[in-house]
Amino acid sequence: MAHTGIDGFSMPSGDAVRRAAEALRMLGDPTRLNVLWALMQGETSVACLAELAGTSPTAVSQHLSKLRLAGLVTNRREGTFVYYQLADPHVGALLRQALSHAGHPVDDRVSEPR
Amino acid sequence: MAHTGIDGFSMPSGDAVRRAAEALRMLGDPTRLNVLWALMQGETSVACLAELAGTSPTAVSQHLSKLRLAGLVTNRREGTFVYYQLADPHVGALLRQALSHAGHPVDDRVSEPR
DNA sequence: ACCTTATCTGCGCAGATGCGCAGACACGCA
DNA sequence: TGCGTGTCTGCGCATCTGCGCAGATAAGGT
Repeated sequence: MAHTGIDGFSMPSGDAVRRAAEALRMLGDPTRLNVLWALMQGETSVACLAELAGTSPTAVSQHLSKLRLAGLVTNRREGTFVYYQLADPHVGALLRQALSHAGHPVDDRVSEPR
Repeated sequence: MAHTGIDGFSMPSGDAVRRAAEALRMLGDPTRLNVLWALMQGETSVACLAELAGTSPTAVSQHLSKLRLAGLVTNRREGTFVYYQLADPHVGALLRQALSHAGHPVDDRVSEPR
């Protein structure tokens, strides 16, 4: 039963899984998803992100804190403003894929192109 | 609300975001990540997935229930066994990207934690 | 019919999560 | 120095989440 790789298939290391899960869980929240998507246009301040995401600056700040801790975003201070940006273009790619997938809801019904 | 950019930038619809977040949250759990990864080798039964993921069949069944509800997997009954498979190859692509990203440690050893 | 195997489902609990609130902190300006 | 603005953080609460447990359900073999 326990097949480990006779066919070349193998489970990833527990640590890689844990890190990937953490990153994905960070993306698994509507507010954070909005924030990250907004960050794809470039560096943005907290208040601006809050407006774009349609929520409070406090909530955004807390989310950004988690995202920074998870290594998904970096920040840069300029005066009283703090500008955030995506730490890794891969994150942007994941966002695009996920939202594209959401845009193509899986048809449970067969629809033939005609 | 949403700013529709002059530069072509625009926030995605709240519904698309919610669906994408739901899908990503489904991927944001180590057990489910293991299960889904195991499913990339093809159709697999619940007990087998449990062994591959290193957890109990009950836990796996509950996770598969959620995944099926989220439309990420489909199931097929054969005798007393129930075989699951990925409902969408896009899911596999996301998994690969996420785990590859986890493989690359973003050597971003943080600004200052205070 | 009975038993075995494989899977599903309701229940309860410990832990995590999101967010509003209020206050603290950082920075620029007069 | 004091004030205003922008951001961060501790606290509390309502809610969600994953999992173990026990019982239910489905299908096949004797």
